[in-house]
Amino acid sequence: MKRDSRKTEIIKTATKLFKEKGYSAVTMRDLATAMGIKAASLYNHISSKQEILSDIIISLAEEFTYGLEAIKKTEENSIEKLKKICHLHVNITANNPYGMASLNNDWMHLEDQLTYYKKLRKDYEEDFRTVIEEGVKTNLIKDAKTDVMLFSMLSTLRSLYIWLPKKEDVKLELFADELSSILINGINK
Amino acid sequence: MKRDSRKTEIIKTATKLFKEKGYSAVTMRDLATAMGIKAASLYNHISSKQEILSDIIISLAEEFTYGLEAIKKTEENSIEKLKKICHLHVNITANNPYGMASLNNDWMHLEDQLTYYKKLRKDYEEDFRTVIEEGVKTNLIKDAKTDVMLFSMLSTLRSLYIWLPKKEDVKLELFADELSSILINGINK
DNA sequence: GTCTATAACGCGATAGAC
DNA sequence: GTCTATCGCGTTATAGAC
Repeated sequence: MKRDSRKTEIIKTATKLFKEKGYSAVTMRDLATAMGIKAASLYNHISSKQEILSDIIISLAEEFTYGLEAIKKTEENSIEKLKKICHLHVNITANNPYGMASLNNDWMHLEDQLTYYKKLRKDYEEDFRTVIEEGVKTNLIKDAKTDVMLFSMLSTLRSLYIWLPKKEDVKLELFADELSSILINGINK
Repeated sequence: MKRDSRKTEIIKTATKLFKEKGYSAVTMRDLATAMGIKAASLYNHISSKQEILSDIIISLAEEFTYGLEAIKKTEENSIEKLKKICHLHVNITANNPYGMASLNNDWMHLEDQLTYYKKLRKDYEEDFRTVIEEGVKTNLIKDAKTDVMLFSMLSTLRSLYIWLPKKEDVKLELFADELSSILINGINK
């Protein structure tokens, strides 16, 4: 915890810069300047720019995977599971909104970990889809195109990082309830 | 039409590359190689890398502005207007899915046109919000948080570029109907 | 742990030959 | 309209002083 504090600080600063300009547009000099040191000094703590990106993205992607795994195991019905998934996204995003920008926009710049990341994402989407399909089978969810429902929910949840930071005073649990209600019940009166 | 063909071709190729790796990660050498010429030769047709980005983003942003302007003028009720907005997004995205990636992810790399782009986007969001607020007033739309409804719909519509190209056989009008139905009525049975 | 200095290379863009 | 050659600068990364 104490040993890593400098590296953690670098990753934290990088996460913020990556969110503003994207991974490719941020130089090691930008990062060093933001830290108040020289670019060369960064390499005493990290091995490459690429390692920073991996750290940010993989840890977040794994958080989603573990979170969904826990929800899958519960005995709740599909609608309740979907509500819990909304809360999962709201909570993870609120804890790391900058990192979510990299997860969404810079994953293609991963190198060593690209295949692993793609597998995590694919598995996540498949598990999400399974929850929806179960809801259709048990007559809780409309028998509409599963694809379209999955796309609509996931797009909204994945965009939270753009929107949540602007609402700093928002009560997270309350907001997640409102959001899941709109995703599930629509806006129609 | 004939005069511009080479420039158009460059922009088309760049749009595809920008979508895959992002504006900053694409070099003029990458673009030249994809065109089968040398980087220096690009400058006979375009004045800078920046100009390419502006062309892609501003033309799309203006398409959305004009489209929404036309919808605002109709006499339809709010729900019908929202359906038309869904169709607008589906149609523009289907015609230029690669360009939509730049619009969503690379707008911050605009220079001269950044302020203009931000104005277009802000106005668009405000007009969208007004349609929802009218629906609340006329009792067609739930009296929930307008913010959350706007965010949810707009996030989904702005993510279409990721999802639409994977469904090439999709009937666009039919898909837009399904999508707007789910956004408006939810997935709950 | 940070510094200076530097290596080795790639970047956007330009000049001028053909 | 495309080329070669080149400019000035930025890039990741390393070596060695303090």
